[in-house]
Amino acid sequence: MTKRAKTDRNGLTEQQYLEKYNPGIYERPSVTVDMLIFTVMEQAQNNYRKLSEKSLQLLLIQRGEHPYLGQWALPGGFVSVDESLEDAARRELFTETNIDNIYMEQLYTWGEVQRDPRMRVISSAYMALVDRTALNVQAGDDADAADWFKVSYDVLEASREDQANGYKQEQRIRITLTNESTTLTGVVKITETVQGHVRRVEREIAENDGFAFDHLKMIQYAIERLRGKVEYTGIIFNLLPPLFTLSELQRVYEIILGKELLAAAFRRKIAGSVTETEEFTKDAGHRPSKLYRYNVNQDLN
Amino acid sequence: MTKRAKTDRNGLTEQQYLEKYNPGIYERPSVTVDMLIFTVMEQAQNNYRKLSEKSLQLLLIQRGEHPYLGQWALPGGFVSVDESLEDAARRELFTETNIDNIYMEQLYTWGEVQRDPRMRVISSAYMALVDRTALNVQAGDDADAADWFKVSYDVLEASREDQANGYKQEQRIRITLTNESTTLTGVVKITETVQGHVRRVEREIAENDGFAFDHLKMIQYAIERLRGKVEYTGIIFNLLPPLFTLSELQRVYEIILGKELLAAAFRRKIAGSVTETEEFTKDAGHRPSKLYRYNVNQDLN
DNA sequence: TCAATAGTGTCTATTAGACAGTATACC
DNA sequence: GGTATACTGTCTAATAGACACTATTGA
Repeated sequence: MTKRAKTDRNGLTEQQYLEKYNPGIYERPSVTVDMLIFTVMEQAQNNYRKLSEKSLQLLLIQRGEHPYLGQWALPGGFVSVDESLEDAARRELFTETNIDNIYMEQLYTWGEVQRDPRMRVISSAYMALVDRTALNVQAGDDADAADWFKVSYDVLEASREDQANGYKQEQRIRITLTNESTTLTGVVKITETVQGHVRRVEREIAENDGFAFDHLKMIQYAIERLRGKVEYTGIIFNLLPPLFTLSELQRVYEIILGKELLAAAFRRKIAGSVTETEEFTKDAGHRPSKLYRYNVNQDLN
Repeated sequence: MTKRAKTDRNGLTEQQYLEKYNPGIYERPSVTVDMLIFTVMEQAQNNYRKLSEKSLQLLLIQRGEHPYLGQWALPGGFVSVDESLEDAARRELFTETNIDNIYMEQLYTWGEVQRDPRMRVISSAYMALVDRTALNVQAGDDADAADWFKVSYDVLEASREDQANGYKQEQRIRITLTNESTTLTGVVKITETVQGHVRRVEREIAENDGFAFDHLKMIQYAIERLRGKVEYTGIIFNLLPPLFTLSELQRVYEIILGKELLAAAFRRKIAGSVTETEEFTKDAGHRPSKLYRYNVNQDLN
């Protein structure tokens, strides 16, 4: 008698059980995926000598329907019963960017009851990182008004309150997204409560001007994660073209981490994860820079 | 006219739209939570001088019904439409441990189509860490046969295959869970594919003796995450009683990381995150050890 | 007294931070 | 030639690894 031929208390084998199985009529939540698609873009400079400035950009879609009509939301959609979460995320990603084979990872699943005023929706957020030079098709040419927004992330204040056997710490983070015509802004309040040795973190939207649903929270969370992972993985190379200069790489680190780095230390640190090529930049208005590629065979540290 | 009084293409305000909204009859997946509840237990030694050995333990439940009748699964259950994901996880956690206020974090959401032979089920896994001394009620006294299993985690082999423009790396990890009467074992194959700069990681169950569903994958993932987070957060203190010795703390690090640490360096490293007390261990059969508590006001690094 | 663990001191190797200094194309 | 960036050398401070050494209890 094999394992699968075991019978349950009703004398049914697994096969018999499954044939009779009725999934029931319990009310079920809808499940969606929301995509945080980041890229790095550069703005041309007026001074021919200066390097073009870079900025982190996020793709948003303006809602043409209720709820949150007119506000901006992350691209996303429902997960059908016969597709995996990841397939749904890839489908959405392809719909928006027209490219396949993009770096993507699951971020977090949001499951509050009142996230969506229409009905119960649980949403898995996925973060994708795209090399701008690979984006052949501009967002915004499908029915939705999709556009890239420049991301800015500022820690406003952090307060701390000691309590019996622990403390409570609040942090406010202002997130501002801008494109040519629109500025969206909001504040996420992050509360960290420590009681004994139990630590709990809560995120709350404290201010919101233009973001649909709880998407501002997702954006804040994604940037936080991106900042963290950039330090101990090679995730950042997904935002860069195959060949890049070390200065370029450093800039991208800087805009993600929100702080300046020293070139000498930076170069030492990433030396192991890049390989130099024989190529150089040209027409730079200053000393040319050697081009490197991601040394895929070696991780950071 | 306020933002919310905007009307859509049918001339409806948001309120009117929501009143008429019909969620439709699309087939929806079921959503569950699965709990990875870890603790650290000690086995008494026969030599009065020796310290008791510690081990990492995971709570499992033996299935009394199809599918996977007789096999062991993570505790978990369905998320109802009127409770948040986190509430569902806390409910399950309380059901199993009878304690509230336990450290818990969302790990990952598994969304393959065929995860459950009965129907489409999407499951969010949550990891909880419990201090064994706080566990007043033994698992196993409810209807289910729940029990703690000692966890062992071994990297079997890692192979690498270079490919055009990237590589493919395979790693096999054997996970063995044992309690007094049962040994469960299995192998998870982790495939990391790098193509250009797109990195993709897949987990697959290569061998499975006794684990229900895809829970072996979840267990492997949880341990991997636990190992990672132990290095840069204070998460480990959730596994320890309020007062502990530095040797104890070091042992817990060692069993989680699966390697030995040097005492001197270890003490220097964690010095900032613990505070010494005036208390000592007693009747140890050797030099007593000072007791410390988690210095909640200061993080690692 | 001695087994077993607790805890410290110090040398060395490695790495991060700071900053000055040199190198180089292109207008 | 001068500007803006590319890239390197080196001093210093901080940290991790290694390991020997001292300290302390209870049977």
